Amino acid sequence: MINKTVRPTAAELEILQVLWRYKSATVRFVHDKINQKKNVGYTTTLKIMQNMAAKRMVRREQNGRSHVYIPLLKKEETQGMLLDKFLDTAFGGSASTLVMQVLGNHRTSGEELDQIKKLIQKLEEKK
Amino acid sequence: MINKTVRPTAAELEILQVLWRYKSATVRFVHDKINQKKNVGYTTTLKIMQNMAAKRMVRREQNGRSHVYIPLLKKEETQGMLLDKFLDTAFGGSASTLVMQVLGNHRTSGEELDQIKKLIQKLEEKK
DNA sequence: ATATTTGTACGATAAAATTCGTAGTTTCAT
DNA sequence: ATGAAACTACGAATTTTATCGTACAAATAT
Repeated sequence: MINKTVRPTAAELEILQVLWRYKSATVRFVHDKINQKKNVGYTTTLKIMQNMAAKRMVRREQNGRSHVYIPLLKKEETQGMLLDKFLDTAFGGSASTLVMQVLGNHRTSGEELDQIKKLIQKLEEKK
Repeated sequence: MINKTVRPTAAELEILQVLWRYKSATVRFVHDKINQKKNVGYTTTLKIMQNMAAKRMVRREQNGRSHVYIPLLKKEETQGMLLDKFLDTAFGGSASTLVMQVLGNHRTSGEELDQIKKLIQKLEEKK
């Protein structure tokens, strides 16, 4: 139950997304992934990952001459925390407004809609 | 089609929430509302609102010796924009994951669930 | 008329995030 | 064994946000 108030920034989240997907990765690997989308210097990525290690968001392990980084923050926990904050600041806390917006604005596949419907059913059964 | 990339910060959003709710307001009014939740100096609120005027997020009108501020950003547009960004950085773009999280974590009333179900039906009819 | 209250303007400061240059180290190919 | 390539470390500059003190102007109360 440590680190309840760790708030990764946008740049840190970009890195975490890569680490979450691949379980662990070197700076080089993360940097290459990120540079497929935007242009940034290698040392920038390096520095941010070093900062993240200092903040205990990730763990660092020596691997030959380079380092392998492993995420310490759990994906779902982190997303949930950020969502809480975002819901509050951007939507004044109204969860349903947020849901309506996101369903309205983004193409959601039939399967995804089915999943959501099932979840709603479960929620309704609880009442 | 101006201002596609205006990104209100957390503090700015707090102010916008008040302006959106009350259509327009003075610094004093906004500041009092905000101070019901957290403690911050009057000049801080003032300064941020002045900055927002400079960035064209709000318009300012003289009213006697004080100023009335009117939001220029539309609530839904702004929320949609922030949501897009947030979805991307925090959820790697997966809208359904976000929806599942928010429905799972937050108490959502029966009425709200009904609303959401209706929206899903409409979306499904379109396919 | 004078003091108090209620405003705005403006600049300074602090903290955090981002970015990258430079230096130095290790590895590897020739 | 020497030079190039691939790393990390570190410090510095920049930018953005947030916060507030001080100064000053206008209105109001005594």
